[in-house]
Amino acid sequence: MSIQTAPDKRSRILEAATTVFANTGFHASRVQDIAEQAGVAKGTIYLYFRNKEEILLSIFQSYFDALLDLIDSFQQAQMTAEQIIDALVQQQVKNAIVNPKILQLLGRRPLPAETAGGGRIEAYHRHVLDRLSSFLAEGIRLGQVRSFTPRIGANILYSIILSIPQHLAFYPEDSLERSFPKLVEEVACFAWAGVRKEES
Amino acid sequence: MSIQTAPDKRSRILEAATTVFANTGFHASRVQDIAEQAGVAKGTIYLYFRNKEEILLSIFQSYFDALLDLIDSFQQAQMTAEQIIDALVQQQVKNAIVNPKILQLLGRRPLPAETAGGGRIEAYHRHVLDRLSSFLAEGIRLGQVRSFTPRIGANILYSIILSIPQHLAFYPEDSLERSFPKLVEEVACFAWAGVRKEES
Amino acid sequence: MSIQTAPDKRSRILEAATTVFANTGFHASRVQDIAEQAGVAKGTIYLYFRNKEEILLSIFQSYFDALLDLIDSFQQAQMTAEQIIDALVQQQVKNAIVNPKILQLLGRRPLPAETAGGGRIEAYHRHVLDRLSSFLAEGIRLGQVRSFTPRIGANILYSIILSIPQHLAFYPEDSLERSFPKLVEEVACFAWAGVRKEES
Amino acid sequence: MSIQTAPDKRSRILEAATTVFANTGFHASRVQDIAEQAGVAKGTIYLYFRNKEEILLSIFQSYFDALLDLIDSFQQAQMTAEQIIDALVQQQVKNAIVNPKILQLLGRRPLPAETAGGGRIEAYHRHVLDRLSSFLAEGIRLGQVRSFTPRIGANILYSIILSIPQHLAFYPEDSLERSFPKLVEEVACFAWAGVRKEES
DNA sequence: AATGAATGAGCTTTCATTCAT
DNA sequence: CATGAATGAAAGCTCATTCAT
Repeated sequence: MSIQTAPDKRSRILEAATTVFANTGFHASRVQDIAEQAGVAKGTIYLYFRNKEEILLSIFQSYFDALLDLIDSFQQAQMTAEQIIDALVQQQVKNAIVNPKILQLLGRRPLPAETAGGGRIEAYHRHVLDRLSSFLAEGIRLGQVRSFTPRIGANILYSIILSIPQHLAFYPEDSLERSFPKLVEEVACFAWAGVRKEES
Repeated sequence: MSIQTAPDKRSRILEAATTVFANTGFHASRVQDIAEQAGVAKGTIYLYFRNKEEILLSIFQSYFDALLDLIDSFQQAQMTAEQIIDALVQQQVKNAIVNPKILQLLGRRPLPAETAGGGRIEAYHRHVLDRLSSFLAEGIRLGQVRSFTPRIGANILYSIILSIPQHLAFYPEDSLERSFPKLVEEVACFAWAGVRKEES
Repeated sequence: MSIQTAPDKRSRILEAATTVFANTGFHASRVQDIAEQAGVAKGTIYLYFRNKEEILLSIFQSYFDALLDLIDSFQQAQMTAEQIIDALVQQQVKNAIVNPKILQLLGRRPLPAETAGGGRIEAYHRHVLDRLSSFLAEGIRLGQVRSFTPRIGANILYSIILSIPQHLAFYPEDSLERSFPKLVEEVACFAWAGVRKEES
Repeated sequence: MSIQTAPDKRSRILEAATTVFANTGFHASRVQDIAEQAGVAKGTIYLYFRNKEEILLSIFQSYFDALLDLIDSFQQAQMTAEQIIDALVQQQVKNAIVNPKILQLLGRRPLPAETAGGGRIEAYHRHVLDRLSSFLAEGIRLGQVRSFTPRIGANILYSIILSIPQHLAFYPEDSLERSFPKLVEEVACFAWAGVRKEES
């Protein structure tokens, strides 16, 4: 029926949900809205997701899976802490420009009490923080990184990464293509400056 | 009725709402819960607040009013950028330990579209960012601060500040009194390192 | 506001629900119907009952409470088995004429699997059966009643009682006032004949 | 696909539905459940039945057809009222032990208003009652049966029959094989005692 | 004939808000 | 001022039924 590429319905729903959630926020989004955006009936959504929350969790999951894969690739490539920071920032800026909505949605760490998905989102964040902590600890060991508490540094680094989409939402002028390298460079520079070992 | 000091009812409700919101999140909190926590009847709340959202906005307002006052005091005291960062971090860590719940609640920047209060929260964040930008611009002018785009630096700085309560939620062990100075020192050091002008 | 007697709202809802359930059956009755019948808003119902099922259970409860009270009174009055049967039949016919709808509703024993209210209805029936069994056992001991398994006799007796409203639903002509004594007499006679000890 | 005898699909569905309905009750049973139990696809069911209700009606129909056939056989065999009662009770006890679930399902007379199948079930019950009435009237004419209103006696007799599965559900110990003759004997005796003409 | 993905009407229930007392 | 019973809009979710394959 559709001449367009017809990606599987589950993806269509996820895409639609991302748009709707990002535009309206999770709570204000009605399942009906997602259905309309996806061009399917309300009931169809429940063939692919147990409930509204599962849709949100799926979105988070894809994002975090990609992020954790990226981080794993750092490890395999034996990148230095500085390279890692550069790569993370670059990736995040890129994502934030391509998918501003979803990144804004994802950047919000949940309240501990809003145990969305029984704490699954919190668990994802914790994974990322753990990996970042490891990198920093390794960097300290190798003398690339200033000596500080890794988990504190990791949290700050992570916040900086997550703030990028927020920044672009506040200052849309920085989303322009020509601003891209400058933004990446400045953010990465800031982050690295906070981390690196002073050269004596 | 109460022999105790009876702070005006509005404050009681605000305090109660802060507790309830922080424990359960805004959407999952029922007005009835707030009323019970405050020891008033549900209807009474509507004598002091137009609706549930207004309560949240009032909480935000107090927080931001205090924060902006604090920032104003920096200006009056003609503090250097480094001192400002120190003071901000110290204040935030202090608050986060005293009122962990509310700070976590407040630290979440809204989605642009969740026009809570018609964008009033966004406006508050923008105020803070503007002031921080000014400080950084001034610092650049004075040669204390590395030369970068102030609004970018301000956003990063602000994210770092806002991440503190999240950090403490993830790592409760850092909330202990004896961890306090170390946490302040490390965060401030990180932030300042990202900002300061390299000594040639 | 209302000039009529204003029985407490809970009762109004129960009465309305009885009518609606009896007319339409439990499953086909919408809460909205009950609300309309009771002249209250849908939400009001949930101030008095946890959910739709609780309404049904309340109806059952009142009926069974009255029935069990009646049965208790038999015991206190030291009535003979024959008198008890007479009284039960008479009461049931009376009720079935006054409240045909509710009695038809109540006469349906639930499927074991439809554990409405977690088996509370089944428990009520069991109570009644237990009492009837006791009476029969006592009657056997006293030589008034033929010697048979009390629980079997009790079940039959109970079925006869419960069949009365069904009978009147099938044969409305027997609901006429003048038919009343005849119906009572015939049913009681049948039941007693099945129970009594043959005079040798 | 199946090597086993493949009884026609319609029967398979009916059997499955009987199981499912009996286990869960009509309303709580999903068409999907029936399909799974029958090992067919949901859509297939609609090739054989107009809708879910039609399945239930078919089940009732088979039961009543058999019952009415049985009753017809009484007439042809010129059985006395006592023999008829004996036979009915015996058949019902037998059925109730073999198919306890379905009999419990069937034993529930519908609310007049639950016009299941537009009153078709009610019509079946009415058929049975009419036949029983005839037998009793004939028995009265022949002097075997006490003189009473046939339709009243028929209703009571029918209730007794229908109560048997309920009894067995309440007292599973009476379903044991060795209890069988006693149960039949006691129920039939009770019923016959209510009916028979007193010997002067 | 058989399938099962898709549909959407319709249900129960919640809870912010109102207002008569 | 304070109350809390009453309201009813609104939303998530189910499942009987359809129909393209």
